[in-house]
Amino acid sequence: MTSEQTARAAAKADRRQSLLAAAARLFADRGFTSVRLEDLGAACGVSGPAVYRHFPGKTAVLGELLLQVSQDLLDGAHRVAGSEDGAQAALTALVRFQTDFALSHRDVIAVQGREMRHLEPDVRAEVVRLQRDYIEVWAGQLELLHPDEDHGTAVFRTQAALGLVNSTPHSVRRSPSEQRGRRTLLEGMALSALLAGSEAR
Amino acid sequence: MTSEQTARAAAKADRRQSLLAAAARLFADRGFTSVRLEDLGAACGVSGPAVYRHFPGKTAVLGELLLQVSQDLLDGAHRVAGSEDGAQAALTALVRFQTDFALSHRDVIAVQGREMRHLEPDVRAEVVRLQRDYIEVWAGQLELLHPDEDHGTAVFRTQAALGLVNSTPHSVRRSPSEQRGRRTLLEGMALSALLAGSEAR
DNA sequence: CATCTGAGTAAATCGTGATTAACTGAAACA
DNA sequence: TGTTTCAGTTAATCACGATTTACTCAGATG
Repeated sequence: MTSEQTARAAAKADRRQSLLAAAARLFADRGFTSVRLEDLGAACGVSGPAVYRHFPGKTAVLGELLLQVSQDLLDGAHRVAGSEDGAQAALTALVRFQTDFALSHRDVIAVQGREMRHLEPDVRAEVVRLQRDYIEVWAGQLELLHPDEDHGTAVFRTQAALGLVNSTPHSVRRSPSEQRGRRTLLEGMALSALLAGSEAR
Repeated sequence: MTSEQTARAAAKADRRQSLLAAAARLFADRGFTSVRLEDLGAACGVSGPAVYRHFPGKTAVLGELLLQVSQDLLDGAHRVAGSEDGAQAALTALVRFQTDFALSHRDVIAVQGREMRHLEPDVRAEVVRLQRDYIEVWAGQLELLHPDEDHGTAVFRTQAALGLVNSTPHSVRRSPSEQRGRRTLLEGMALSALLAGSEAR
């Protein structure tokens, strides 16, 4: 009942996901405004106005996309940070988490960093809130490592570190073996930046 | 002759600069496609099609803007790196330079990171070339500090560090006194990331 | 002073692309 | 099986915004 409730409903769910996936790639490659609703449909075998059967409009597609990433990231951060003890360990895990995410979801990360302005105000507000909370998870741990610095500074450090990690979508693709090396290096750089100027470790 | 050659020519030059400055701010705030040529004109007291008296079109404005930043950055990097001796000192100077630039030209940095795709192919190619060369200046110094790493890795490190430094335009504005602290912290983080994993220093 | 030049302007063009309307056919349902 | 429902389709709408066109007019130019 839950697994096949109407072949039709299942097909619809698939198409919806398909559309979101295509949107991520297209928006990342050409930019939100340059992607026509027709392009999006075409990428999924259907053409044009069919998208309206799944979303109220182009902006809503972007909204769903960004709400989903933001929520996934926040959930992941809570999970990851919660399962480690010690600020240093937590931060290391957070860095690893963000790095994995950025490397495996280049498109969405790129879109998140560039197309926020096209969201409807209320959706944007929600996405911003989720991002803020995500940053707070990092900042909370950072404050434990930098007792002398204030909250704003911890947030600032986090934003900078995220900027570093998220810069990879811009980089050229590489072979999976090289990816591994890059991932490690990236984590090292991010952690190094987060701890810079602290006498810890 | 060079300083006042026709009040008219001077006025034109002023307007041109005025347009470029307005474009930087507008493109950064609303995004290239969301800015109407009329908005751009309005921002300079003239309205609409007047822009065509200074640029062949909207895209050309963006082109000029990005070519100019890219060139300024490259020139600055050569100058700065050339006046220091020792890779460590050169990198420190490069970091300081990029940080100052990013903090004082938030708009352009944001535009450079987001609107490249709207450039005409030939202009984009040129901008990409300039950016590549800019990165090479950094990478060249990095290779001296990380003799065990290859060129690609040095480039990767540079891109990550630039991502970190350039993340500031996203951050909230602060009072000038706080700016100073942020600037220092940012430089420390960037340098720390660039040197991460190296035994140097 | 008589022209000429070029920045500006307002009033058309012209394309493009998001929505919407009117239908169609297959799947879900009573 | 007869009726709904609804994903999709194609053919209109409808706005909006980049260029163009046709004129102005004040500042060079001779």
